[in-house]
Amino acid sequence: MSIRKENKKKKETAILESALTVFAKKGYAAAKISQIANMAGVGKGTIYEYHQSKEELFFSVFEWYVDSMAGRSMVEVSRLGGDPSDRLLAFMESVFNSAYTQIDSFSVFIEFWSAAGNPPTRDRYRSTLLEMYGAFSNIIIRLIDEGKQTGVFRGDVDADSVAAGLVSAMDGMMLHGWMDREFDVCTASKKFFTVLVEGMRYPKG
Amino acid sequence: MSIRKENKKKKETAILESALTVFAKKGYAAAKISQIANMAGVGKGTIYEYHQSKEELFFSVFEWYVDSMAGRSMVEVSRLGGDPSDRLLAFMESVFNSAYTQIDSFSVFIEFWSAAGNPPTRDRYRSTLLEMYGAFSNIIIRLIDEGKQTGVFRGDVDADSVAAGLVSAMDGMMLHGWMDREFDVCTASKKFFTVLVEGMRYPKG
DNA sequence: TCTAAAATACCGACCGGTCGGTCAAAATTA
DNA sequence: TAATTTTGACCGACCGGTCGGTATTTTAGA
Repeated sequence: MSIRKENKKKKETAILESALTVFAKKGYAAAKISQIANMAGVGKGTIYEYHQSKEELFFSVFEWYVDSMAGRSMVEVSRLGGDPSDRLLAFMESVFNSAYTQIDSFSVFIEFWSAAGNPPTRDRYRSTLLEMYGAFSNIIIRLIDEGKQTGVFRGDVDADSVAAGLVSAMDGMMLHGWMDREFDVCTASKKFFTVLVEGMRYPKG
Repeated sequence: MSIRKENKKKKETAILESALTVFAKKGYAAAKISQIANMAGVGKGTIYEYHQSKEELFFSVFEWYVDSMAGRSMVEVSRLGGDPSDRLLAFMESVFNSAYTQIDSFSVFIEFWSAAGNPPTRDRYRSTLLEMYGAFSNIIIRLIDEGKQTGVFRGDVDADSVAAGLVSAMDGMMLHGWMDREFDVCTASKKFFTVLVEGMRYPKG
């Protein structure tokens, strides 16, 4: 690869990383292009070589971040031992902890949600986000179904609803952990998920 | 009360209501004072008779909305029958449905969260918000404790964690319901909460 | 009760700062 | 030297906040 291409690649990521940081710290509206450029060690004009507009830049950051996050979290699933209930718990814990290590940049998600909920930007963001949530959901559903077949979980459990609830609960707990740093979300969420999984078990007797 | 005072009161609420709507629809940054004034049937300058700045206006909306929401949700608790597990479920359902009727203005919460998480505005918003969450949490904790004493719930359940989880889960589910209107959150959350409560019961046998 | 003056509420044209986006010149590479 | 990339001074749309002036209500004096 030529020197030029190499530099471009480097600047590309430098810009995305800086943009992520600034968007996370200030929020979309208050984030200044000049500050992003500054942090990336690049002139303001250069940003516009790579991205058409602020909105486009933000969208790129969005896709890039969601991709990397999904990639980071998904890996673990297959190599987990134990019965489905153990694996489900292990999965939840691993995803949660993985996300929690990035708690400082969690606030961009608030901006992502906002973009995914409001009409002008909704469509672009929704599909990607729902896809991500769907991926998590599917893993959970598969584990629950497996648990049903193994006889660990009750047959009348609605896997879809529980999965949706778990995914939502993860978001909610991350959010609360972000707002209140003194609150030990990791421990709380682990206990919460344990109770939830317990609730899917066959009543012994 | 004099005509002047009456008019002031009316305009006061008209401004708050319009501000809520506009902040919800556009988000804090994109919301224009002129539009809020317009919608309230008031000149822009009038807004500044009632609120020192845009930020102050937003904070007033915040306090006003959280108060009204807490008031609306809390009433129901005492007059609920059945054993603690039934009452817990009924409480969750009632709070959730009450919140869900206002789903269109839910997006202001995204702005509230943002304000409560980021340093410049954090302190003002945090206490009010944590107070609200704490109030919900306490009700849940009390119900769980009661359930433990009645022998409905296991003694080893960590009420604090479960309560924190439930409150977070509510936020998360509202959020997902807001983002994806096709998703039937009400049903899903009900089923989810049922499983959760089931998980606190003594294993029969 | 009527009137005039004082007090209050309201308004929107205007001001000034801000920031996304542009482009001509500078710098870098080939 | 030519081609390409980078740059940051500059532009102008935009919007929060101000303020002088107007309208309306209240008060006071006769």
